[in-house]
Amino acid sequence: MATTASNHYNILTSSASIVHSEPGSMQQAAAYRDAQTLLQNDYSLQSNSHPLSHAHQWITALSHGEGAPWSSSPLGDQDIKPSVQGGARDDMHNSSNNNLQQQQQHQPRPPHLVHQSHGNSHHDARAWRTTAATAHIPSMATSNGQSLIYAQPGFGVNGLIPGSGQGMHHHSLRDSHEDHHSPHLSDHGHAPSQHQQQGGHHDHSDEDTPTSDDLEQFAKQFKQRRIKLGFTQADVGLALGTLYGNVFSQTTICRFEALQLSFKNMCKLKPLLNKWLEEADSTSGSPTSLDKIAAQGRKRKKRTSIEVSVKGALESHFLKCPKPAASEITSLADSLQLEKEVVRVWFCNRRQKEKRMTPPGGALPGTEDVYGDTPPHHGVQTPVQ
DNA sequence: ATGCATGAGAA
DNA sequence: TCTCATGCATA
Repeated sequence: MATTASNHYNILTSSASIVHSEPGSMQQAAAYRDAQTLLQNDYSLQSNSHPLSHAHQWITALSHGEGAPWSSSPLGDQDIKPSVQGGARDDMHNSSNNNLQQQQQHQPRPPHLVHQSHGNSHHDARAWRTTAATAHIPSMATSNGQSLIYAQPGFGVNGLIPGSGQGMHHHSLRDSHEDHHSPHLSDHGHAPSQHQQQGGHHDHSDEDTPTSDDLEQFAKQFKQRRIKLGFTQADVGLALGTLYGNVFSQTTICRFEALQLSFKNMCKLKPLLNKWLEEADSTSGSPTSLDKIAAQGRKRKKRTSIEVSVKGALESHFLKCPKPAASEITSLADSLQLEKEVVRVWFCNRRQKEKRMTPPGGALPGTEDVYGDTPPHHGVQTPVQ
């Protein structure tokens, strides 16, 4: 049916034997690739076939062990914790399976970039890059020095950062979804204002909450340098893990460069990427070559391929109702002959996508576009690429 | 580069 | 449950 049958479930059973290369071998992109390849071969086996469309079945047993080193600190100190979940989603390697091609080398994007602004009923984290305004918000730098604060783009003004009063919010990770619907940030004051809370100086690449502008510039520069140095997005992701214990996938690096992450997320990643850049640049090799391999046993459902016609139907429903109730999802799934879970996830992803899709014009201040209010005009996305 | 998926955390 | 951060698997 819908699944792209090719290789059924994959079981990760890799033994530890990967990454390694030499300490501080940032320049040798090849080393990383090598490791990837290795890993990849290792874990891509298929056990049995399951043409069925059962829903949950994947993920059966796994060993939750949280063996990842980085997972040890729940919070309290560092934040960034890329993947600590179930116990084994930390795999790194990925990238091309077989053919492939693009290790990305597109040129920097045109200056227009993505303007984003969105004003949702609840503040989302992305509204940055509003068309033009660049208001400075009073900011609060974290005393941590880590700069995790997330500035609330769009509504930051009211929402403010939780840590301001305390001196340091220990939030880390993705904890605070800026999502807390705080009563105070109702809908009046959030103009499309920007976030930015530094007080005027820019430049600081790390520390302080960067402005969306900073992020944009950084992302662009990062990409160029990365390419010049000869690294792929995957290399960087791996290197980050090797150097700092936080592995990121090619996907994440890609999205970072394309500014397709939330403001908060961008802020979180920037310091890391910046460090990597410095390292790579200075060529100085830091002897930090830990390799974290790991990842064992984890099954992931095969990606369901939704047929175009079905997609169209989903789109239609999405336009009408972006947030269908469970019962509605069920009936929809039924009529489309899809698993409910698939439909549910589809909506979730659709909503997420909507959010990161950069609205061209912009933000309408005062216009709270709640779902349903403003029809999502998909189709116009970031011209990246 | 992106579609579908997973999972932690907040509502 | 949804949101959000992330990423495997894919096109």
